Amino acid sequence: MSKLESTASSPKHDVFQAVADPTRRQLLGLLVDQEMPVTVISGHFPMSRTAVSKHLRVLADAGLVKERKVGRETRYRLEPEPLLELKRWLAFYDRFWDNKLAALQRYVEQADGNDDSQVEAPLTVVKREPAE
Amino acid sequence: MSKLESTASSPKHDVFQAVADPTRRQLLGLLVDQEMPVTVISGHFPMSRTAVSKHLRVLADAGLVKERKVGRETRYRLEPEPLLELKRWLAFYDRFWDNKLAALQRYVEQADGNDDSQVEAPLTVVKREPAE
DNA sequence: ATTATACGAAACCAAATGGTTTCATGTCAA
DNA sequence: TTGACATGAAACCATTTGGTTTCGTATAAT
Repeated sequence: MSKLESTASSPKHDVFQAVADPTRRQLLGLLVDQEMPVTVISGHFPMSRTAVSKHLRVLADAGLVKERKVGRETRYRLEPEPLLELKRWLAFYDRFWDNKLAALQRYVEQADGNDDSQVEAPLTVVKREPAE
Repeated sequence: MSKLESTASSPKHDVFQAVADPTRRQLLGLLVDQEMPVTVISGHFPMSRTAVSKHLRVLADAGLVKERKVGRETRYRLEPEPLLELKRWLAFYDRFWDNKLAALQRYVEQADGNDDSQVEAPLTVVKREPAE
């Protein structure tokens, strides 16, 4: 149970970088509900199909979407797993938020439907190095 | 209590983009423990002081660090608050992880000291649009 | 068989990014 | 005051990025 590294593909593209672009974040949001062929996807964006296609490739390289050929179309679907890396990285900074911010954080999490309202925990300041 | 927007500065630079660069992530990691002047900071990196300085500016523009002049030096310190935006964005995808991944997620969170081990929740698939 | 659709690859382009070196300025020390 | 230190601004450069248009190819439809 020690293998916690790269549970999915080889991340040719960085997750942090993949997610840095607003268009690509919207793409992930779109693909949350269902898989979609490229043309349908690109219909939601004010740029060419080819441009969207390239964004999809970046996301695929980061392991954030998977493609599947169906007839003449290529359907993409969300693959949220690599987001864990982001989540883990963020988790490191949890203990450096002051109480005011911790409160805001709880508010946010609750507002998003995550019912872990008793997060508080010990809050002992553990000296540790961040992942990267 | 409705104003949940931009609790800090005007984000001239995007948090997602600020955090996309590995050097800048390392910078945040460095500044976690204490505030530091530029020269000391840049001593930890294989690039010129000026380059580090520019990275610090990007972080500052995103509100992730704050600077403070002390004599002839400028000290930088971490300002983790804008990371909440990232956290909030990520939280949206929590409910789209399958059970296997949810388990891994719990493992990660626990390993990082966040004791919210009973996250499971209803897992009812709520149709909702992501933040961006 | 022919035509239309779905898509990626390629070539191209402008702008942003990440880095450099040089210079000017403010502050501390002798 | 003179010199060293700390720093940001500026100009510059190569590479990456985000977009375009054009073309080729595979599949579906008529």
